[in-house]
Amino acid sequence: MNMSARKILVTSALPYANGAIHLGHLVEYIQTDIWVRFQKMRGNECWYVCADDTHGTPIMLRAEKEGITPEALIARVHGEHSRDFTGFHVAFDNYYTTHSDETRFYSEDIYLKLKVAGLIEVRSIEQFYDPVKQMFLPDRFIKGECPKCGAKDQYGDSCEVCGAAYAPTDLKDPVSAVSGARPELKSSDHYFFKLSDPRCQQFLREWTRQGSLQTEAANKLHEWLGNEGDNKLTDWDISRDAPYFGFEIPGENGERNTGKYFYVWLDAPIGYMGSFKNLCTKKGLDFDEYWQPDSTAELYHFIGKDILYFHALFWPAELKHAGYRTPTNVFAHGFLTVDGAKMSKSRGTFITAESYLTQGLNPEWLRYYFAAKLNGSMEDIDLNLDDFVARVNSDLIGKYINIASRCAGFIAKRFGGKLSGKLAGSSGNGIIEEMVAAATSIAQSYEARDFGRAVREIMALADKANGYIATAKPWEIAKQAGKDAELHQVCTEGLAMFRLLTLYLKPILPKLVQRAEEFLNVAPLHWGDSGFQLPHDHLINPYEHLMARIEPKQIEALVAANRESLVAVEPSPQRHAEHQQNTEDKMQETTHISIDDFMKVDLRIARIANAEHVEGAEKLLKLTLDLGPLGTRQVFAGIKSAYDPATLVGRMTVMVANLAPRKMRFGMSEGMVLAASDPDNKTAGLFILSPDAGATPGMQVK
RNA sequence: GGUGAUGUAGCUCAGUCGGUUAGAGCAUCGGAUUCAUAAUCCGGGGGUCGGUGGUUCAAGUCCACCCAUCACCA
Repeated sequence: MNMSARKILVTSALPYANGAIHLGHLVEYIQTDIWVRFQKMRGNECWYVCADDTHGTPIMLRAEKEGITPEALIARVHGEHSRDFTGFHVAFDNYYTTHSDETRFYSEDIYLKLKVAGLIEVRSIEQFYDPVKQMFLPDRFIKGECPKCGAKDQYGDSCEVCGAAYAPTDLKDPVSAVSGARPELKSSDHYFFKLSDPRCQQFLREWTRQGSLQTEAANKLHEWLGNEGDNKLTDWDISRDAPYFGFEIPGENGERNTGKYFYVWLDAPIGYMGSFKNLCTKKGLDFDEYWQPDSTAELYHFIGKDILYFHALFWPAELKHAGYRTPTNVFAHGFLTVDGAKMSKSRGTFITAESYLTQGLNPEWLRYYFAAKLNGSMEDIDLNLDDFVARVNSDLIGKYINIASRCAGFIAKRFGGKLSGKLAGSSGNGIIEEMVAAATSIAQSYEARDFGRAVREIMALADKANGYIATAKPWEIAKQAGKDAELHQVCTEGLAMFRLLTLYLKPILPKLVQRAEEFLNVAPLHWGDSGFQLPHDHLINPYEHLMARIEPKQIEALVAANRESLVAVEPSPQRHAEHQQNTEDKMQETTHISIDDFMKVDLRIARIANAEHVEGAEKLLKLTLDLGPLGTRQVFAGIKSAYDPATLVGRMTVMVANLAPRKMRFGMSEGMVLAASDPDNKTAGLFILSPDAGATPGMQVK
């Protein structure tokens, strides 16, 4: 560790202990891990901590449903999460839990300091209460009819049909999702963190200006903070009533049994401190050096853009007023889409980390692909499955590994595994020098989290290496007598290039690089090694193929596996057998239906009497369907993207006539028009059906 | 609805301060090569830079409006 080494503490957001790690999560952990590995290669003192986020009502209810204690649930999930992260080579220095003494200590500490600072206020609020379950209900656990569009069975915070946001008390006919009982309004004292306090506002304005926040994040914060003089922030409710799985809030004189608990989002970020404190104990590090207000260490939080609010407003404001240092920066990334769309369980693109690994896919393929796509902004990144196969195979196997593969044979066969004695001056047409010089700009890209740029630069260098070998034609030199030295030189230069590319790829591909280091017979590479060359007459090890290509079939199998897992939703080990039994039965039922079932569907020929655009609707057309003797129906059909209404008028088609009418945002829809489409979106478009000539409106289809 | 972002070749993406004929990789086509686990090299084709209007000597880049996609709205 040199004198100028930076001290850096890095975190990734804490995954909730109520679900499996999926590819969307992995964007963040892989991004952070690459950055941390880069910092460590540079010789900086960098610590990477994380933990499971273990508190809250969903954990409590999930455990109850499984018939186990919350502690047992979070212990099991901690094991699953750790396994998945290890499988993807995400190398935390500590992976802890928020349900720990350390996190409890700092939660109470911060809370009490905020209280002393006059930033905690107690207020009575009215909330829905489940009289059967005897607990207050979070918004998500209340269902009812949307107050705006009337859609049934909507959550208490927003409507999935019309997108309206509202309070649970606005719902019509609210029902507790826990017990099914009708919830009652009941008041209770809650504790608020006074974010609206002028001190918080002022501090946050300064904090957002001083750092080098991503521009999108700065825009967002400005949106939330408003202009100077605006007071747009509102206080934050940080308490929940018993029963709750979490830390109890200490009373006036530190007494217990207050019946009030810290809201899970209060202790989650504090879990960063708890995890680091735990690491300090294990490693003998000085916690204060990293967390005191005058700390010269750097603190970075990698997060998804969805939780920017918590990390860029609540968290710095809490830390500041509790007497701790604030984050140096918050790095937000976008969401992952698969083949251009949200991850979908029915399409099989909601891919869990576990399934990826158990299907035998190489985690470094994904690390490389994510790295190639990440650029340090908040933009979403897309995992295009065809592109994934092409890109990884072409870049890693075709370009990078091929360099080692095509040079190693000659070195082994002709020179007993020994490299050439000279590798100085302008080697490889100056390409080696160019590669050495590139260390600076590649490092800048890594530092800025613009891994995509780093990858482009590294692969451009790999192209040059292959071009050099193609020009030098070692296979021709090999056939000429007395040219051994030249052959030796070319292949040695090729491997020297391979070594530099290996070094630059190391943060992204730790496992592959470890094997490459063994092949090259060198000590683990550090960034500074880019300035040195392989020793003269260096002996390398026999080449073994470093990475297999992705077979498109593997991707198909992965998607198929995740599509099937839809039915078996996260079974608990205890009831796994029973669960599978049920799902198989269900599958049988859904595979075949009886003729009676089919006859329940009343399909009719309809003439499209009128078709028009719907003001404000993105996908819908409003159709008036003529069913002859059965009268006319108004139907909203999601075919706007494929059909111009003018071309539909007068057409005959097929509709479901006995579908329960549904109130939509734009009016009642009294049926459904049938259309063919490709569920995988491989072919564009929608195709409505047409009967052969002779069919008349109202005829039954069977 | 409000706010913010995104839209560049078939696919995935670069494009700096407004400045030559808009680039790369992959895919495709033609040629070369056979050291390399079909891996490489050279070359060609492929673009209304989402649309319209504006500012400018000059616009992918700046401005306005529109369209599409995504996110956030505690």
